[in-house]
Amino acid sequence: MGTTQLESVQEPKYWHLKTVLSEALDSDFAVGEILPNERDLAARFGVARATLRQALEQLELEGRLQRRRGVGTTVAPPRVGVAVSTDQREWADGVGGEAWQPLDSTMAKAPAPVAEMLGTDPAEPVHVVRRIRDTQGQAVAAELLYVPASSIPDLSAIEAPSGPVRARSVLRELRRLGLQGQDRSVELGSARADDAKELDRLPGAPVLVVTTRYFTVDGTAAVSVATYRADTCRLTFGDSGALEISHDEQPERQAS
Amino acid sequence: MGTTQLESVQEPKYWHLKTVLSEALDSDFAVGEILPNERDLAARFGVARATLRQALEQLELEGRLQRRRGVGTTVAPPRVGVAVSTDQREWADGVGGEAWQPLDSTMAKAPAPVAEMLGTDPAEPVHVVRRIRDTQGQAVAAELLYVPASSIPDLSAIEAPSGPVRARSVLRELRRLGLQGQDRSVELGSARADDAKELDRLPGAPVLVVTTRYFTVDGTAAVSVATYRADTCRLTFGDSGALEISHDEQPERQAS
DNA sequence: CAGTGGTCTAGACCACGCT
DNA sequence: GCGTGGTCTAGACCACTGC
Repeated sequence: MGTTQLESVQEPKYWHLKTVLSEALDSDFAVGEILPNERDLAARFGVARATLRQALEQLELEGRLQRRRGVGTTVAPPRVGVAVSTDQREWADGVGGEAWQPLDSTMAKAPAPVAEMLGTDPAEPVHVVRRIRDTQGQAVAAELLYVPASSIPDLSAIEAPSGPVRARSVLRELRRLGLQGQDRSVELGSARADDAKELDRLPGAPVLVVTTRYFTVDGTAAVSVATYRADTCRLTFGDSGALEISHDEQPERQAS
Repeated sequence: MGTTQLESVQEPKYWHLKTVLSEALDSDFAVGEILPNERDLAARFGVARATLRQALEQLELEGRLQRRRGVGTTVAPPRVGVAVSTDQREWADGVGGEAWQPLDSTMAKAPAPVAEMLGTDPAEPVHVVRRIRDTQGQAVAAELLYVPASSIPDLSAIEAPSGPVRARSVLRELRRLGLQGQDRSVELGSARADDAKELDRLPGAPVLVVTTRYFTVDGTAAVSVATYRADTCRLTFGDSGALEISHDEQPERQAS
């Protein structure tokens, strides 16, 4: 024994720091409690502030900490589970405190990848509905919903030139289409400036981008791009419950 | 006129840099092409290397770049869509190149949160199956599957003391239970050292953590914690109806 | 071995929230 | 105005890859 090869791989300081801090958070701090400031913490651990910050950044990414310029660093509550609905009845008016809140609706050109999903000409304007999702008084997601004009044939149904009223009328027309299904993907992104503002984060903050395609029998009726705060959200999918018809034969295939 | 308030909000250098680089990637570089090294790039843009790195980190987070120590920085291909299966037949042997590959199975204590989901005593060992998921020759996910001993009553079915053979036998027994449904959540995390190694990333790399709970009529039969490379993966959920039409996908452009 | 990205330092100044 | 986190600099050394 003696000089067994312990610590053959020396882990980086910030990684070790993160571990130490993480354990301290578990044992010595309560949710919402504020930590000492970065300069003090760095001095206490005998590292440069940049190194300390690297550890804090990781902990914030994992949802353990919350940092705010001009205020300080606090211990974050556990991530909230946010349901990403599987059924298509999600366009109801968000009167309850837990739902989407329509902000505005305009006509604008969709970004190229969205236009492609919609199957529309990228140069042709579509309805763009902006919504915010609140959970427990906190904004957790910002969404842009793209709806081709062709999905809403009845122009007279659009009630206002702008604002929440117009947004609500677009959503109402959408609800009448009779959706056949949806298609969803989740990926990591960084918040655009406008989304960051709505989410009370700095531009570039990590977000989970949920892209949903809504189908009718005629094709794609709308595309939604929702950005969720990655630091505070855990997206939940309710696939459980009644699992189709399990007594009959299941389709033998595996989508790629 | 004259001094109109242009640039009232000066964006950070790294943010502007990121935008410039992003546009350059679109127009002047092909997928797989290697960029100049960080010191040269920093000099070219007249910034410190740390600042340049901040921009590169963001672009890597968004899946635009791929950096490898000792090698260089390359232009990343568009993110691969990885299907997170909705049906429960996902424990089939991964003979195809696109599936899970069982590595090993041991008995160990489950982490506290997992034990809670399983409804077992945290001190009681459970089966822990380790699997890797490959897509197009690249490891995209590493998984730990926790199975309470009570879910596998027939001990004689476990064929080997360790290794892939044992893992496969645990999975086989699991398949015979008749699942009733599942429950899934997705959140952002950072790769543990062991996962990072499997995924060919550095520890702390951003990952999408997919936690799945598998139900039988008796309760929770197993819990899976899968970590997907956030830089290269786009998780897809097939909630849609029938149409799985594969009009070949084009690169997704992300927020900037 | 040379060249790459990864880590670390010790400063400085800035933008923001409070009081 | 003061204290906070956010940005930025100009260095240094380390760990890894490939020749």
